[in-house]
Amino acid sequence: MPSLRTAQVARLAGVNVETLRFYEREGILPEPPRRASGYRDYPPETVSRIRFIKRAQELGFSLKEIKELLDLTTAPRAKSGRVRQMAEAKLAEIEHKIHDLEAMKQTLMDLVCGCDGRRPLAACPIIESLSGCPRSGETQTGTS
Amino acid sequence: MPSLRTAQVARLAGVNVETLRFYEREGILPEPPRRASGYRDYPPETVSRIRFIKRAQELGFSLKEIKELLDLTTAPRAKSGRVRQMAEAKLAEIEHKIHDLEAMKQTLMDLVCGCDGRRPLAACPIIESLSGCPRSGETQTGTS
DNA sequence: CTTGACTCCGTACTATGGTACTGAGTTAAT
DNA sequence: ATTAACTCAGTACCATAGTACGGAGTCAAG
Repeated sequence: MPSLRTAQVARLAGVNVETLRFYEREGILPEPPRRASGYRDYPPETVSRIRFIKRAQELGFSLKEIKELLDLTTAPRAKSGRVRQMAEAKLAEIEHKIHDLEAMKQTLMDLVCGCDGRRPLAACPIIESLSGCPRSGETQTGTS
Repeated sequence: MPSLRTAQVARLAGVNVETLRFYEREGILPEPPRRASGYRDYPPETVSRIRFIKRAQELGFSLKEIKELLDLTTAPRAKSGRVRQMAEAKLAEIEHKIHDLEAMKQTLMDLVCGCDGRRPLAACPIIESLSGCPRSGETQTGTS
């Protein structure tokens, strides 16, 4: 039964040793059993759990969300409904981000097109656009 | 000469009073003159400077980048070349983000399509995909 | 003159995802 | 037995963009 020590798990999973302790503190990795000396004795599945975390991060899930996903997988009689729900919510979030970025991109493209990079700054359309008066009253954020 | 006090500037610019002090500490707002009492006496242009900051943030510039933009506008004999360069770099960055998000979106869409939300978790393709070995049947849409 | 609103400064705290450091104890090999 | 490498816990720190708080001083109106 090849239980692993911290550095082994870290190396196999491709993360820093400190990251393991961080995940444990955050409750995303369960506390492993200890030897008499206090050293952690990780079960080998820990490595795949960390890889799960890393793959989910690549899909844009936060550690908090990944924790929920992982907690679901150990819940008795769990159905995949919640998982699908989270994936759909994340999908909507990603689409929203893409939308925002597209808007930024379009604005920046327009600005770059109008700027030849040769004029003095006073005539730079980018600076001008950033400096100009806002389209219409976007002044208030609530008076507390 | 209508010099403004902190709360007035904050209200006109739509930001928190603390934010003004934060910007000043960060060097993105110049230190205003003070009254004998120590109170800040903001010139009215401060308001448009903050609105510049807010608009640039909406375009995805960080405070550090905005500081550079603002420093450029006060540099003597400045040409708009650097501004254009920064806008182009930001554009490339935004395009890269969009690309990454599109990949995430595609992967998540594939996963969601395969999950009916009715099965037990053990049969959920989303969990399965996250748990599986990286190289086998993974829904791989381009870059990571 | 008193009251309430405003302002000052320094510091601590929020969230996110880790990284780095210290000083002590443990393990494994020679 | 010595020594190098590893591990422990706790804490501080990185960047980002602010927000909150406490105690003291100031300003304007009544």
